[in-house]
Order: sequence, then structure tokens, then C-alpha cells
Amino acid sequence: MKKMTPLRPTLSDVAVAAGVSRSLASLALRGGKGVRAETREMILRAAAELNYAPNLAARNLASGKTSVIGVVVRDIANPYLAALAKGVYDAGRKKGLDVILSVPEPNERDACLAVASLVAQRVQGLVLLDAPGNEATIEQIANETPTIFVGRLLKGERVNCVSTDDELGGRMVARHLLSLGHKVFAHVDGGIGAGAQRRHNSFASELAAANAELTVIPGSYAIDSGSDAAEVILHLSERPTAVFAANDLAALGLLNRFLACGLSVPDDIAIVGYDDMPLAGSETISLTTVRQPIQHLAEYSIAALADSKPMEERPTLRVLVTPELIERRSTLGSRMKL
Amino acid sequence: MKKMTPLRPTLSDVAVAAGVSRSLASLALRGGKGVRAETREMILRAAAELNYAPNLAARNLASGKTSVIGVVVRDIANPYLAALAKGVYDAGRKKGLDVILSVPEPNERDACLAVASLVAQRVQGLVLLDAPGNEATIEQIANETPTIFVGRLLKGERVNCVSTDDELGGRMVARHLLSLGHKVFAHVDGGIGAGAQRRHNSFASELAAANAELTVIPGSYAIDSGSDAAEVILHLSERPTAVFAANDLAALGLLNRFLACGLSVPDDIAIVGYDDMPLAGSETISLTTVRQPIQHLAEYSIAALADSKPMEERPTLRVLVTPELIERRSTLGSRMKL
DNA sequence: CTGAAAGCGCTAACAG
DNA sequence: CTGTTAGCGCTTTCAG
Repeated sequence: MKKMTPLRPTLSDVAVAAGVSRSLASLALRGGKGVRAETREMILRAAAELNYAPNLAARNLASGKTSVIGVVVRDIANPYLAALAKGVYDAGRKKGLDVILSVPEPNERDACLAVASLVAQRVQGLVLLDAPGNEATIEQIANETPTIFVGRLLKGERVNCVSTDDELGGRMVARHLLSLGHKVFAHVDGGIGAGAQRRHNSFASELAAANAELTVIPGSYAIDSGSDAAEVILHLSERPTAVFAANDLAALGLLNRFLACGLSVPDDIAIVGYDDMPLAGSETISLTTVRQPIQHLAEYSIAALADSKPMEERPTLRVLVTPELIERRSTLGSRMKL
Repeated sequence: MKKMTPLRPTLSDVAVAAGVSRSLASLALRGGKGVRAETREMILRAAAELNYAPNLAARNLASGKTSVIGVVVRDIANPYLAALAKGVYDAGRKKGLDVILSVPEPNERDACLAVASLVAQRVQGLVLLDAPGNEATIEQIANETPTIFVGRLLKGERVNCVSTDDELGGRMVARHLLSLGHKVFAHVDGGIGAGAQRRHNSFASELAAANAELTVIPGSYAIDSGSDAAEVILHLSERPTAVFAANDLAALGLLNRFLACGLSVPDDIAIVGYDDMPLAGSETISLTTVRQPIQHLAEYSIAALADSKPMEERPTLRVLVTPELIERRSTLGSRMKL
């Protein structure tokens, strides 16, 4: 009979079982240098047999360090953000870090609660995927925990951030559409979504330079935003022949609605999205869009946090990565019609 | 000038600032009973001013408890699983629990690493969303940490699990298709995916009972699996008029490929998926599918873990929830063609 | 390489 | 209500 409560084995148990001191066991388990290979072997075996799992809380407390980084995701239902989160997770693991995700409701309050919880867990660093949104809040968070904000270039010079060059992205879209001969445009704005402002502005100014017409419809980074905007667009006195949605989800909403109304895309109306979310390229959707380099965004994020220099010593990281225009059927030749 | 290293304030700091003992401060901060409202107020204020955040690691270590539950997600790129994960997160928060997600690569090894990491963090409970897949592994995990497996009814009677009634689901699909007059069928199998076997078997036996023909194509819960299967199906000597994919992602793969080949759905070939993932209902996809009640699955999971009884005291939970057939254009009248 | 000793920040169990 | 006393499981000196 074992003890009444088969408590988890502790480091002492392992040490005893292996016939060594706790300190040595600790060292060996962590793969430290200065342990005879033979001894280490013996210790590891003992640990394995006892099914020992180090207590991270204790380790954290004693060492004052954690190797876990927390990720807050604005909206996990957005396939682009889901992919980005996965990218960060993978990049972190590759560096030997534990990564945990938090997926609060997309409002400021819940995002802050999520952050607080992560901070209470004393994560080594925080990756914010477009949440929370308030810049002052972000600055305050970054002030207390190493943080990197992904998706927007923050004004504050004290906060690490990495983002796609949305200005370039917006311009690329405008040029693409202009080169296709379009003259009358609409843009479904992304509201407070990361980068929406810059996509909007650069798109608009590029069009203005070409003397093209542009109607802007307020919206957000959600599929319904697109469907709603489609309704508005269909009732415009002069119907645009091309519309740029601030992200793929909104673009999908547009596509759905236009097709449902019997329009042909791109013949009657062309659509461009932003993100190149998974599924955007699938046959049934085939959305022309601006691809954000998820891999790079993820790797820069982790790199910024993995840096072990004492916070104040390291320079603020402000990275801008280059997007890529992916041309698909929603703007090109072959018709698409329900 | 503050201290050189503005360390996080500790409980002592709060106690001193509020002019009370550490124990009282501790009690008050946790909202315990037996603290004069006035005193508590004062303590909370002090904490707020110092920007105090309790160290969960220390609390955990001292109390032997955590209020965080860990969720392992098989494949966060699957919108259905993403939604389910979000559901669990929300259900947990609603009960005052901290929820953290882990999104390993969908292979056994990485899933186990993710679990190990969560265990090392001494989470109070584990929610496994179809990962890891090996039943022996799951049993072992469940043996050490309160666990609930979602998506499959495990054989082992010792492991909590909650799942949709996939047998009923499979049958519903068969009946729906049969009632539409189809006679020749194909099924894209989900391989080791949660519930795939049962969906397959019940679908097959229901068809057998009706003397219908069925070709089974091996596959998985991925979009490519569907595209590949479509290729096979198109080369069948007798082409089926209806195909049931083990999940929505595979169904989307089928849809994409069929439409790309100029077939009309559902006129040339009808498609049914499973899950009712977000987007499945959008106009461009409009997939007939079996809806899994995410909300219920999530709530049962949390309920199973929130139970504070000493593990061995509580009965094994094995819940089966009822699915719902959602009929959309991929099997019904209005044509769909690229 | 080893073992002893000191704590990390917090909770828990009591005696004031 | 208050303060004291013990640890939780682990890392970290630091002298053997």
C-alpha cells in the first residue's frame, strides 16, 4: 500500500531514490553542467520511474524566472489570428519556451482581465495580438512586463511592436485595382482593428492621386461587417466596380452577399481582402488579398521576448514587415457566381 | 528615487501600506469572511495604489491549489475546434477559473509535451479537445490530473468524457440523403479524428439497411483530405450522387474541388459535412452539416472540472449530447456552381 | 562533485 | 480581528 494520498513526487523523492543530494538532482534535472554522465543518467532514471514532474510554481518562486510566455488573442474565431497565434506558439516552443494562449472576448475589459491573469502567473513575456486595443493601457502593461504588440505600429516609443507595413499593403491594393481599370471604388473600413486606419488612408490617398472615386463604409474586422456593407454598397447611386475590405473576414461577408444577390464577382464587382487567412485561397472563396507574413511576425515577437537582457537595457523593437499581394479570382478574369 | 529594481510589490508591502498584518491582508485580498468592511476597503485601496498583483505561483505553492484549467486543442486551424476552445474558455471564466490554451502540432508527441507543460504548471484540470489521441495515454493523464476528454466516448470507464452522439449524427445524415432520393454514396472517412469511426459506422449501416451503395475513401479532418478524396470520387466507375465527409473541413475540400471541376452542387453531387463550424453557413459555402452543440460540450467540460470533490470520490462523467442536422444548399435545391 | 542553509511570496493554523 | 509560526517545492549560494 502506498500513502493514502499518492502525492506527486518531489525533488527530494527523486534525490533519495537516486541516492544523491537534492541540489545535485536539481542540477541534473535541469540539464546543468558539472554532473557526471553516469550520475545524471541514474537521476533521470529515478525521476522517470517516479513519474516526477517538476513543480513550475516552486521553481518559478525560487528562481524568480518563468519560461512561459502568454499570448492574448483578440478574436480566435478569425482564422488569420488563429494562425498567427499558432505561429507564435510554435516559434516559442522552438525556443524552448512554454506558450499559453488566452482568448478573451474582444472588448477592453476582458482583454485586461486576461492580461492580469497572465501577469499574476508571472509569465516571462506577453504577446498581444491586437488586444487590448487602448494604447495607454498597452503602455502600462508593457511597463510592468516585457511585452510585444503585434499588428499595429504604436506611437509610444517605449512599446515593442511588430506589424505588417499596412501602408504599403493599402497602396498595393489600390494599384492592383487601378491597373485592372477600375474607376469607382468602395472601402469597408476596419474601425479600431489593428492597422485598419493605415490600410484605409494609404488606399484612399493612392486612389485620390489617380482621381478615382471612393466611398467609405464604416465597419469592423468581422464577417457581418462585410455583409452589412454589401447592402449599403448595393444601394449606392453609382455602384462601385471594386471594393477593398479591411480584412478577409469582412471581404468574405461582401462576397457572400454579392453572390447571394446574383451579382458576379469580379465581373460585376471585384473584391479585395487583407490578411490572406487560411481558407481565403480555397476555390470557393478565392479572394485576392494582401498576405501578412505570419511566420515573420511570430518569430520577431518571440525573439523580442526571448532576449534575456534586463528589460531596460534593450532597445525598443519596432519592426515593419513587408506584405505581399496575392491575386485570385475575386479580382481576376474567371467568373464566380452562385 | 525608488529602489534600483522596482520589484513587484508583495503582500507584505500591501500589509505595511495598509497598516495591518499580512494574514489579514491575505484574507481580505482573497475576499474571505471576517474582515471589517472598512478595513477591507483600506487594504484593497493600498493594493490598488501599489498596483499589487498576487503571485499565483506562491499562492499555488502555499495552498496546493490552482484555479487555472488547461485546454489542449488538437488543431486550432479548424474553425470548429477554435470555436469549441473559445467556448471552454468562456465557460471557465464564467465560473471564475483562469483558462489557458495550448495548441501543439497535431501529433501524439507534441500533444503529450503540451500536457506535460500544463501538468508542470499544476493546473487544476485538463480539457482535452481531441488531443492526444491515444487512449492509453489519455487514461494515464487522467489518472494524475482531473481530466475531461471532449469529442469521443472513451472505452475506459475511468476517464471523464463528453461527446456529441456521433452515431445519431451519422444516421441523421444517411436519412436526410436517402430521403432526398440518393442511391449511390461516398463517405470520406475521418481516420483517427474524434468520432470519425462512429460517424462512419452508423452512416454505413443506415445505408446498408436501405440497400444503398457506399464507397469509402480514407481521409482525415483536414481540408486537403477533402480535395484529395474528390479526385478519387471523380474517377469512380459509378459516380456517387451524394458524399458525406467526416467533418466540415473535409467537406469544404470536396466542395472546392467539385466546383472547380465544373460540377454543380448539389445537382451533380450533394455534400454533407459535420460540425457546423463557423463559416459553414456562409453563403459561399452553405454546407449541410451536423451541428455539434459547442455550448453544451464546453459547459459540461468545465462543470466536470469545477467539481471540487476529491477526484476519486466523484463518479466518472460520460456525457453524450444530441446533434442537430442543419440543411443548407449543398444538399438542397438551389444550384451552386462556379 | 556534494550537502547544508537560506529563502522566493504566499497560505494556514493557532494562540493572542 | 491580529500577529506569529510553519512550511509549500524548488533554486542558490557557499563551504566541504
